[in-house]
Amino acid sequence: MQNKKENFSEWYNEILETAEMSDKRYPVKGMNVWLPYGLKAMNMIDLLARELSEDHGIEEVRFPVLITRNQLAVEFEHLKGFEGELYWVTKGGYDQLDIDMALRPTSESAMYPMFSLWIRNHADLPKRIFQIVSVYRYETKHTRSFLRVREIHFYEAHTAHESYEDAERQIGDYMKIWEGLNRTLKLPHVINRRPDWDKFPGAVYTIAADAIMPGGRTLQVATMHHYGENFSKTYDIRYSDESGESHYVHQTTYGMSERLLGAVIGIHGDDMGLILPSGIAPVQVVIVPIPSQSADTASYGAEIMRTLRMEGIRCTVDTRDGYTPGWKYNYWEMKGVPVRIEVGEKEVSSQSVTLAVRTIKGRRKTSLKDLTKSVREALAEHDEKLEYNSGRVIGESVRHAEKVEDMKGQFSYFAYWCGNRECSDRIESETEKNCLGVTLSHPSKGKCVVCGRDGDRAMFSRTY
RNA sequence: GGGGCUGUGGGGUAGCUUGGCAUCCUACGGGCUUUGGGAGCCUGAGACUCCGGUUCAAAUCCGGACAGCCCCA
Repeated sequence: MQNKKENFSEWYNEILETAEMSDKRYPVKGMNVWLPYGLKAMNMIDLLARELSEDHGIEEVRFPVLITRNQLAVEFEHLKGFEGELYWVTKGGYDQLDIDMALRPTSESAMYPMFSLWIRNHADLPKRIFQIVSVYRYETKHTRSFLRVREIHFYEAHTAHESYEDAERQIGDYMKIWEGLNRTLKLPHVINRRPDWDKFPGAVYTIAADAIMPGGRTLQVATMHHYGENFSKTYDIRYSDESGESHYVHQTTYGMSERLLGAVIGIHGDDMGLILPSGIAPVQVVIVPIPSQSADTASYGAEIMRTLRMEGIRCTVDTRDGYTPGWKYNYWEMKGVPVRIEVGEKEVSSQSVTLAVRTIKGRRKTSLKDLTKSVREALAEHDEKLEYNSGRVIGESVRHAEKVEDMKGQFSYFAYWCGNRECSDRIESETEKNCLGVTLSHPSKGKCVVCGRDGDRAMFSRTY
């Protein structure tokens, strides 16, 4: 396996292949095949997103992939932001279509004409929906599995509210959803408010979660947008209030993608392979029976699997012939399984198991009667270790810069910034770091590192 | 957006300069023997990205397409 520190890019590509997450040999640029193991992990993330969304009153829907040219409202600034990235469907069979249709690059223009039909009065608000679908963007930059793709596995929530303030409270709910999700994913990250010139096309403002990747770069893994009335005016989404007066709704969106999985892989993995948080691991516990003449270790292992499955633990027993136990240890370590249980004749005769945690050196023995408790503890320790590592990343990879010259290393940087573009442009050109905006998760005030005027703590980094 | 590099069995590669039988490792199928940290022996199958050009002859030289990687903005 490639060395993660020395060559992250090659390590990342190799791990996707060896852990059987994704097959990048599909002959269309930027579109890879989801393999069973990778898809299972992604499905676990989606499941969390679904549960958290429903908990916050956002309901799942599914819109068609095609959008007519009319729906696109091409003169609108939002569309200008995507114009160059659209895939177009222009023929049906042998016939030229009367109206060209685009593959959705995101679903505002698909959903909002329907919002306009659905929303009539204040009792219809707030309207909160989400969907998990593929969206298509003809990305011109170099593509990279899970991190920059042309077919994006996309979670998008869309809401409509009576007032700007109601919509702003929705952004607060999104933040709770993000925090809930990250309690499982354990991604080191910073929340930033994007500069005006870098916000989502059509948004009043954009807030993003930027994950800290190895090498000090950042990866945008979640975005929340306040649209104000910008879209409702374009798509004529109005409601009548209690006095019968008509108003445009205020809208928000929240987006995430398989970048979450890319971040989990890139951040938690090591030179032995993948490391998955227990909450999204397709297999949380693997049992490796060690063949023996004197004991039926396979049956013993199968019995343990049944016990753990009864407890709701995702568990499998590896009874494959022709592979040595050592080979299986390596195989499942590569796949990032949090806990391994070894059972040989010694364990059978003493009614115990030997247990190893992916993120902790060494092994431990536990008696069969404490099995469930010990496994739960081991999973918790595994997650705690990831949490601990995550906290360390913020400390080690994000530096505080007193002046522009301090920002030229292989890190991400916090620096005070007055909010003016001339100042961030100068930082960008001198340090090759992008301005991610004022940080909301680590707020602080100070003098701009460029001009000395009053400013806020902002984040600068190279981005994926 | 600009520049560079690469494409050989499933994966990793040698061969390309100087055109002439395509190398090795790994994975895979069958058999025997093994199994407490990537076992061993025997055996089998499997490749020059695609299209066009040059040539008696192209993995090799030339052009294009597609795909992948790296650097810069």
